[in-house]
Amino acid sequence: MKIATYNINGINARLPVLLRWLEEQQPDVACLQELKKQQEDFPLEAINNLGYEAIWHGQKSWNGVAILSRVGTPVEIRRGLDGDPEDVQSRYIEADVAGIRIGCLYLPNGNPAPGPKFDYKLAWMQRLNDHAKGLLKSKKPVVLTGDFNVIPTPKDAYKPERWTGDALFFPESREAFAKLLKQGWTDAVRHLHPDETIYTYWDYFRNAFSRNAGIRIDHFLLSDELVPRLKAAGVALDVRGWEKSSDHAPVWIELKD
DNA sequence: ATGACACGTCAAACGTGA
Repeated sequence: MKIATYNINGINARLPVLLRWLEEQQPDVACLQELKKQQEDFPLEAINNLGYEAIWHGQKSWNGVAILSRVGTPVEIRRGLDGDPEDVQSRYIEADVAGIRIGCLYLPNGNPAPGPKFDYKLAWMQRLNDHAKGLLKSKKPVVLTGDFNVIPTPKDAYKPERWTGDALFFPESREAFAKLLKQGWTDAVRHLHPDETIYTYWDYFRNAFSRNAGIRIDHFLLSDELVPRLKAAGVALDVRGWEKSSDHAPVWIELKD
C-alpha cells in the first residue's frame, strides 16, 4: 500500500497537477494540505472520477486538509485538535483507512519568530504531541503525516545557517518535534535513508529547485506496529518539476500489505 | 539585510507562505 502526503498550495490553482499526480502515481491514500478553499468548493467530482473517495476540512483562503483513498472509504475520526476551543484553523483531519489510523496535518508556519504566530505554532505542537501520545497508546497502526513546517536537523536544509532566525528551524520548534519522535514515532524517510540529502520543499524563486536548495519539512511518522511493514519511502521529485507545480513535492511511503 | 515567486481576495494592492 502506497500512502502519500502533498502540500498542494491551493487546490484551485493545483487541480490539473493534483489530478495528473493521482493518475500517474496512483497513491492508495493521499493526504493533502493547504487546500485554501472553503468546505463547499472542494472539487469532489474530479477526484471521484479518478476512483478516489475523500474527506476534507476546508477554510476560506487559508489552510485546509484532506484525506483521499482508493482503497475504501476513509472513516473520519476527528477534525481539529483538542486544547483550544478558539482555534478555527483547518489544520488536522484523521481517519481510518484500510485498517490504518491516518492523521493528516498542516502545522502552523510560525513566522515571524518570536511573536504571536510563533506562540501559536508552539501551542499547536503541544496539542499535537498530546494527541499523538494517545494515538500511540491505542496500539493501532498509525501514520501521522503532512507538512510539519519543521526542519528537524541541520542536514535537512540546503544551507542551515540561513534558517537560524526562522520559525521552521528555531530550537523550540526542533525540540518539540524531537519530543514528538521520542514518544516512539519513527521518521519513515530518515529511517530508510539515514544519510541522504532529502528535501520536500523548494522556494519558487532563485531557481531553488534546479539548484536543489531545499528543506525537508513534510514528514511521515509511523507507530511501532507499522515499522516492520515499511518497504520504501521517497520524494516524488518529478512532480516538483512539472509546470505550475506546488513549492512542495509529494512524499510517499510503501507498506507491505 | 532585502527581495526574489505564488496564491487568494478582490478588482489594487495586500496578507500569507517558508
